[in-house]
Amino acid sequence: MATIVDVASLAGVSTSTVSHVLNDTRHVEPETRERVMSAVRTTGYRRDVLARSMRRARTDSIGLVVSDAGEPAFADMVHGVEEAAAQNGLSLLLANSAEDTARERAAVEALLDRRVDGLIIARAAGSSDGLLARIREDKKPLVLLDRLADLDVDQVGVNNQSAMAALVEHLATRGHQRILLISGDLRVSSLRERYDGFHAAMLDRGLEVPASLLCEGTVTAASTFDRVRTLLTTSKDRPTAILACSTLLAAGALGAIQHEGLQVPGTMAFATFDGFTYSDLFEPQITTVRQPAFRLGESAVGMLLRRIENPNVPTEILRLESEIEFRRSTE
Amino acid sequence: MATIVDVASLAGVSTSTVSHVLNDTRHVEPETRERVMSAVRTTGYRRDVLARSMRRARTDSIGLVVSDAGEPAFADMVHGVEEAAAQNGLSLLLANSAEDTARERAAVEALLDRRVDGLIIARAAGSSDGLLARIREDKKPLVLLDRLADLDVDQVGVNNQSAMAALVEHLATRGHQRILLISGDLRVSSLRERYDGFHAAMLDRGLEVPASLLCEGTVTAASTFDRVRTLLTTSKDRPTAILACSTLLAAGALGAIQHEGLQVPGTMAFATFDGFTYSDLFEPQITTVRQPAFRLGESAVGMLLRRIENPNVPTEILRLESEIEFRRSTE
DNA sequence: CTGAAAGCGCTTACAG
DNA sequence: CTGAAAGCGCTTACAG
Repeated sequence: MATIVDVASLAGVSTSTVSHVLNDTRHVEPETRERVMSAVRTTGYRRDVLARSMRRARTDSIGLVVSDAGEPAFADMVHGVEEAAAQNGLSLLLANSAEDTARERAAVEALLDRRVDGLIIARAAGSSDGLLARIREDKKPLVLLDRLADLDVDQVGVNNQSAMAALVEHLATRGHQRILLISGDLRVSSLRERYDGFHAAMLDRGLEVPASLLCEGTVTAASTFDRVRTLLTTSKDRPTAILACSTLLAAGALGAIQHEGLQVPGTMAFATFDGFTYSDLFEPQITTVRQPAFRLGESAVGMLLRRIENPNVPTEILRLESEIEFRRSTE
Repeated sequence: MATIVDVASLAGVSTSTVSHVLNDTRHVEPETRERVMSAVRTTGYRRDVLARSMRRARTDSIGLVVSDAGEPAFADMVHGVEEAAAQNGLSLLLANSAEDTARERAAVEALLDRRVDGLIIARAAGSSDGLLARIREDKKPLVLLDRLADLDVDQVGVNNQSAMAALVEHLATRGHQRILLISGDLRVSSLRERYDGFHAAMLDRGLEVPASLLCEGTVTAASTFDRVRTLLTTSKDRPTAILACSTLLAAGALGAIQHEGLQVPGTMAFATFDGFTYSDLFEPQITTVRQPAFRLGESAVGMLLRRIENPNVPTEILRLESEIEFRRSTE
């Protein structure tokens, strides 16, 4: 492996000059520059990124920690981050916390150790603010993705409240009064926002939300399946509509609905956040709040870059709008 | 940021000793070691991974290049790789070629520049063997994922031929003679294997495969939709079954089937490779060849690690078995 | 059992 | 316009 010293001696110049030619960081006589470039070519020299990063304060890499790499929405966000990073000449270091705060902590430490230029995090359920303090301690640029916080940090997510309001309005207009909300883990801010949005929207319409129409805290499809089945079989005031706040929750709920032999939308209306890919090809056709997940990832990179360029710009909080795909499940 | 020098002077020892304590690489008196560890704690010292990597020949990171981060199967593979990497204390550098050989090339160069300890690649359609030669030139451990090659390189994929044979057998047994194969880009080895497997299986049964029952080379859902529609409306010997070789192709084909008002499985049987997530919750219930994508990713890391540990072990080619989920679409 | 010192491959003031 | 040299923060023979 050729080093800068090999190139310098072959070109008959100093390593300073080679470095300056490569980085275009000071004027070099055209003739000298050509000698250097030709030496680079004949030696097949490639700059050592590690050595370079050690001298500069930059590694040209960013870290991404997602909370659940399995969910389609997160897969799309990762995709968007990767795309935008590549476009900007940044390498992407990917880690998955799997909703485990200890793993999340370890991932963040590993990324900080690698001196990434910045971090993008979709925090795990129950993630503490201490983690963010740790990152701030290192003065590392940070963007919160999808799961936001009431903190002075750059963040990008979607407008969950308004999407939920639109969904409730859609159902209420069609006469649904008893709507079962499957909200998942309320420590997750996006789920909490959907939950709060639901209550606000129901209140607006003077609709009640009895405990028997709330399914909170389940975190797997299987446990959701069980809980929904129980709710459907025991409650005497059965809901006329079910609303799931994530793909996973929707999967559990749909399973329960089918198991109980209910028809969507015949005997039960149904809608979900995030939902399933290519769902317009399948029955039941499910009304879905679709996040712009790919763009969320892209935007996170943009915000991070802006913060890296200038650490002192004011904090930005970006809320993209989700689109609601209305389908037959709520007709 | 504290350095090893700070720790050494605080503990009253040499940097050698600090290094040896940290790496547990030579005996140090318990009392000395304790002084060092306490100095580490009070300074908040963290070893600089970059400087360390520069001295050692390892970065404890691996690179992954996937050809289509959008497909669910690849998302699962990424997930599996990430999981296994984390388990082994490796950081993951992720890049997406988006089926573009120029981007793939750039991604590989970027990863090599970062001195990853090894590479895992699901090659883009039309990727040249020159790329692999380039990696070999750097003596960089390499594992081919999903899309294999007839080369002396470690690789892990699935057994496409036998899965296809089982699928054809399943259909033939049910009386299907005219089966439309939607094979996609045949430069992709996994798709080529499915294509070849189809022809072999049909030949085995003495079934013909006229050109009117082959849909090759489409690479988007939209173009597949168009081609399949044309085939369905123009051919007088309409197929009784359609077989798609990837999720994307299945999406296009299903759209065409619905557009033509055909019933699955009533007027048209249907099966696909890879398929859709949670598809057992939806109609039509589609017979699907399901790759163990997550395990594929995990295995790739295992093979890479083995190669990194010992560059001279013989080449290994691993074929995992796919499972076929038989459903009503082929009844 | 431990330390002084070279060296990994760069970048960047400093000097001319 | 260019070079000699220090230094980034480690690891690792070499020496005692």
